[in-house]
Amino acid sequence: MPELPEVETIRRELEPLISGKIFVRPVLHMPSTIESPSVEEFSTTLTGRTIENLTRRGKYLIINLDRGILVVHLRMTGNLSYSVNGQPREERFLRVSLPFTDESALHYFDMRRFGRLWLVANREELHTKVLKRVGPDILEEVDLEKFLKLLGKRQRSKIKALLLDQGFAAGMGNIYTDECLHRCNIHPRRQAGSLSRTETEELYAAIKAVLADGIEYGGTTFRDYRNTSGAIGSFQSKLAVYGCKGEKCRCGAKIEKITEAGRGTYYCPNCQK
DNA sequence: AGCACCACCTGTGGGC
DNA sequence: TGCCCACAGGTGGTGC
Repeated sequence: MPELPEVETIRRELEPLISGKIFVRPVLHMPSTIESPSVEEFSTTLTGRTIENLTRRGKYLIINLDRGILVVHLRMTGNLSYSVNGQPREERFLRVSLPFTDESALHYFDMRRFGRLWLVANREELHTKVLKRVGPDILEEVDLEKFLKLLGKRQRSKIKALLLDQGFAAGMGNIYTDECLHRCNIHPRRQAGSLSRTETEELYAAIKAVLADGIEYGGTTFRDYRNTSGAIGSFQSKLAVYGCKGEKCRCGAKIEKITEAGRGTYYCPNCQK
């Protein structure tokens, strides 16, 4: 479900709502949502902690506490909902409830149960236990020079697979990758090493632009994505290729759907070379 | 290194 | 019209 723009939207909405709040003991409706530590240690350690601020790395939401760090990954269908009176908007798919001392609460819902929460002691553990294989944030930590350098190490990868690889750089998902490659007219099956300098610069610019647009529109709701208050994003109305099989591209050609990197991949066979 | 495939889950919509 | 199964904003593991 959520890619970088959706997680960033949630981060921006949530930060002013929950900064300064103090956790009371969590309610784990589905204990396996907690990846680590043990459910008992998670509950005990989180209780009494104060939220300082919220950051993000790729698709990971990082909730920094006065002692320790709470990390959330929503995977496909996870979503976070803040409730002033502490009541969840519904019981269905409710996996974890994180109540605060002021009676408000943060609720984690997840239909497909892929999402996970972690509680780590410090930055060191954040990187060794959670972000072990996660590359630099594509929006915040990769300038053009670094992008060129990273690409240089992965010349043989197909560009779609590479952009989806969170170890290469973190944040791009299936929707924004397709939109990005369409914007810069690059075929999803091109090998990274085949891109000219100009194409690489255009790709970099397209990544930045499509992610910025996604954030500006509050993310994309293709099926399930909801922001913190349960509202949908609006970037889906701006999608040029994703989910548009058979529809006309701006050039007039029909958008096609193929499988690449194991994912449904939409592109324009006329524009993208 | 890179890639294809499966597993993890539940719901649903496209196609027959 | 109804039913069914391929497929879904992700990732980790395996094996070639």
